[in-house]
Amino acid sequence: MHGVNRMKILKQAVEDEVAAALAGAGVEGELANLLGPATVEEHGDLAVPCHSLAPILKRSPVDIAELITSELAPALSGIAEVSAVSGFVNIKAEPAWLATSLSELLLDERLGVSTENPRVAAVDYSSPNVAKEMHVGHLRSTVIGDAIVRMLIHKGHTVYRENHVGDWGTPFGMLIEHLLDLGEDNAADELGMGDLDGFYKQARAKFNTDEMFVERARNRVVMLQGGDDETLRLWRVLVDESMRYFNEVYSMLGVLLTNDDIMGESNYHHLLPEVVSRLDNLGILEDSDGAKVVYPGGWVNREGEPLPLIIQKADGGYNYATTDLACIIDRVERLGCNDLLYVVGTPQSQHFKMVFEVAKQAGLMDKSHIANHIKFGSVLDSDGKILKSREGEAIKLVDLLNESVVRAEQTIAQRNPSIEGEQRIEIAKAIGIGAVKYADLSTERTKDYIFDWDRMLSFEGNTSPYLQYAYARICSIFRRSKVHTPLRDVSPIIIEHAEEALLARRLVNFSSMVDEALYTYSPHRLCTYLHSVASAFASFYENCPVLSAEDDEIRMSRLALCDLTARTLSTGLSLLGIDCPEQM
RNA sequence: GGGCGCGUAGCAUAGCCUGGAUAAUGCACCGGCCUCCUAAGCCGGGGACCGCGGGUUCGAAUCCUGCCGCGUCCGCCA
Repeated sequence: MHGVNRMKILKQAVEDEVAAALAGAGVEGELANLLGPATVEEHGDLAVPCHSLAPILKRSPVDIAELITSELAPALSGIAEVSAVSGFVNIKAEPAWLATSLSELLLDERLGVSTENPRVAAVDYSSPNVAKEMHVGHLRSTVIGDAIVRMLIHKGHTVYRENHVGDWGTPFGMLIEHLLDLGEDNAADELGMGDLDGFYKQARAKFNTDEMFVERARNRVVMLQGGDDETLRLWRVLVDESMRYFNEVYSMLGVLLTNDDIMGESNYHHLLPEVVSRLDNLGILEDSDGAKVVYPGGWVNREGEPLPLIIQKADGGYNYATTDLACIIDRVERLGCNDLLYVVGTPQSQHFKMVFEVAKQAGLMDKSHIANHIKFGSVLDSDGKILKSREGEAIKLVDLLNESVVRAEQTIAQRNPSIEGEQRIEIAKAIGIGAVKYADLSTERTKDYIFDWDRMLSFEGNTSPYLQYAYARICSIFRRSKVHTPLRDVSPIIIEHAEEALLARRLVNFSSMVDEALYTYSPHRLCTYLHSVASAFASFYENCPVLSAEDDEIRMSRLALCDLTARTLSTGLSLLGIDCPEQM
């Protein structure tokens, strides 16, 4: 079945009558729960497959469907047409019902999207490393995490954005020493300019070849962890300059993250001994060659021995599992979170499963807490390999975004030369950045996807430019119409043509598709839906003249359809973090 | 070796959780449509033994199971 035609609104409107009709035929209880979305759009919106009833009622599915249909059809008059086809009862929304539903949506600023009992959620996403370049690997986490945050907020939840920046650990000895070698000012300039790659590589190169440097780096790590003031000050310079640069990327990308959302690894430092003592007090901490570990059970290593989660290394240092447990303590106990969401790549799946398991065993989370690893696949090139630059290095995220904007600008210059200057640049940003984000959001997130400029920037297919184009066309209609939007009270809405009906039945589904996308943390479901709306609108646009409609009533009705479509597209895209320009 | 995930037209993807009717969408391909609201579009057409084999079911792309292929992870990096 095509996932966009779920018609939950219609289901709510008819389910009592359907249950009554089934009861009339002698079907009750679990078995009566057969009403679902139709799989073939031409047959209807909803269907009751009667095949499983045959052995109980001792009649053929065809007979049963006809019996129920004759019962149900009069009851649903004015709401939906009911017909029996080869053992299915098909229910298809009537134009009058669609019209009424659209009138209600038109009055509702939220387009039918309800707010829920508020939960408190921490969303852990983006997580770049200080003094290291952001690359496409960070793109997915940042874009998907941001869309989920926006949907959660829209549904009325309290959301803590948690940017778990890599700002601590042994590499910082090396980085600080390199900072000193360059001179603070020079180094800060280099980092502030966004040349993070160069800085990190120079430091790494020295570390690999210069023994004196290695010694200095080691000492510096000790000083950093010992809380030496001057070392901490230098560390702060690295962090601040990197964050300045990351914020530029976030701004270019149009995500919600700000400095307030930074919760780097260093913030949990004080909780690490606490993690150890809590685990120790529970008696689940064990010694393994001097390291302190927990065996959550259920995992084995290559040799078939139990696989531990390492809490404290033999040298006394901590590693990431400990920090992740400290995060859980912080989010549960300080922030009062119900939901802990981690937008992190699939390769870390086992790590999170183990961490969550240990957190449960240690009582850091109870039944009221839901920890969820929102995993995602890799970005591949056209050969199916991890996307890299020509030189075989990770592609800088800024380069990628800039190229997308440049490509978009070239297309605008070519297609619509009347748009010039600053306006063209602004529109190019919306299209170029939107295309990259949409390409990332529109595929099922757990799968890898293939990065392809031509496809994502195409104005055809399931792309953001196609959706933005539909929106821009509607804006153009309203500019010419001299009618002010948003329209609120339009009556009657007239659903006569097939194209009007198709658009209407898609628009009615917005709220349930938002719910479904959020419930499964799957922004791509919202994308698929929005594309179906834009596609239905394009057919409507070709076949149903708006401004030159036969009469004023139809003209207003069609303007209302346009307005609802525009609001659905712009609200939907904004939930994904994508802008829609009024012209393109 | 073990864990996890993936395999759907030439290509790229939905659909799988929650089993239903002719497997959907886009690109590419073929054929139509601009004195008319943005043709960056629309309409029509061809193209798939849903990796392979078993099982459950009235019914399987969907659930279970075995195999094949690919990816990924498997103790002191994050």
